[in-house]
Amino acid sequence: MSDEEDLIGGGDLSSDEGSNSGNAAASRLRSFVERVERIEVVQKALAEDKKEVYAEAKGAGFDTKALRKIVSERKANADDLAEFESILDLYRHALGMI
Amino acid sequence: MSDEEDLIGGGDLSSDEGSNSGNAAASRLRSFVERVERIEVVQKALAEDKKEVYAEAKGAGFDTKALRKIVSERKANADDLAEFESILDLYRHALGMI
Amino acid sequence: MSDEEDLIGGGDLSSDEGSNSGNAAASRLRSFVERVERIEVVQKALAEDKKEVYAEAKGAGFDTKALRKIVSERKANADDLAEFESILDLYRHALGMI
Amino acid sequence: MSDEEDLIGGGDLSSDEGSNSGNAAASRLRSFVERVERIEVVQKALAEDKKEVYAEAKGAGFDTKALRKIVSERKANADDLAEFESILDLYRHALGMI
DNA sequence: CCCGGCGTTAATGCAC
DNA sequence: GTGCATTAACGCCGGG
Repeated sequence: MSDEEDLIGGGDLSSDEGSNSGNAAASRLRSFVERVERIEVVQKALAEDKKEVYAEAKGAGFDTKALRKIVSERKANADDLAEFESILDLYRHALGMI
Repeated sequence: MSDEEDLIGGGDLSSDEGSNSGNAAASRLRSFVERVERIEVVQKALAEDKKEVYAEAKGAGFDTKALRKIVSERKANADDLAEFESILDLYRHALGMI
Repeated sequence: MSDEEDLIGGGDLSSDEGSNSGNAAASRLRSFVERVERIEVVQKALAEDKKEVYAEAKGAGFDTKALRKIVSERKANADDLAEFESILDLYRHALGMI
Repeated sequence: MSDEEDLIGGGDLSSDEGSNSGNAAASRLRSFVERVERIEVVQKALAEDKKEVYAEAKGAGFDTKALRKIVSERKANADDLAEFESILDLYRHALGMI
């Protein structure tokens, strides 16, 4: 079993097991983990931005619950439009007509 | 700290740590776990029943995807009716009108 | 709108209600849909029961998150769990986490 | 229906469009909603990026479930994790699982 | 300041 | 084996 396969099969693995630069699989693993973590940093920042917008709206006297509802309904409407074209066929299928 | 509190605070606990019948907290823990598990047995059975209904419908020539869509829409319609009365007020709130 | 007509929330499902086959299909469809819905009523009740058990356990001082993990561990196959843990250790080593 | 009119999918939001205050409120509302939606567009893109990273890792032979757990472990506070594990062990002992 | 409710998101199981 | 539908977990938010 190669080093590459070790990460899956359960063999021993470390980032610096006496070798000079660690093995390739560990390096790739680290790369994947760090890419995910970098994305999550940005996600966290965006979540805070959104919270800030809602807080600002609340400060301006709007009902945040209602605001959230509107946003979600606009999203739902967009989704509905995208799928509306297939609904009639779907119902015909439901009746075994096609 | 009593045995009762041990389950929370991190003290040592076992179902028969030398005593004759185990302690009360362990007994209650077991009770909760088993109640959950009994419920989950029934849930699993119901999920299989539902699968069976869909399989039967499919055998009768119906499109199961369409069928599921219909069921979910009926559910959504029921929910919509339940919440529809509050939507207008919600929007008025959104506009800061009330 | 009567119950008969309220199959999908508006209008008749069958587009050719004068024919026998169309009505028969609609009738069978209705039967399947209602069977599913009856099952889902019970499923909903069971979900609430489970929530109630966890709430009760919480009221008794147990950590519900830990409780849920315990339940899931009892479900999981011991061998699978051990294998998964070995993969985790492998990754942790590769990242220098241990 | 123009973009201007399509605030919530049908009809004007403002019930008194002749007044200044109603229009102003609707305008501010629109602004908040659009700011939120712009953020959500980016959030959606980031979620897809993350999925892509995991898919790529899976393609490279890594166990994505383990990968996700690693990421979450790196996020979690070590002390909290240890405390939670001790609670788990407590419960496991109480149930005779270990 | 804690609590329960809710909305979102990840995980599991299923059908194809 | 891949995509999807359901289900459970998580974190945020508003109220008491």
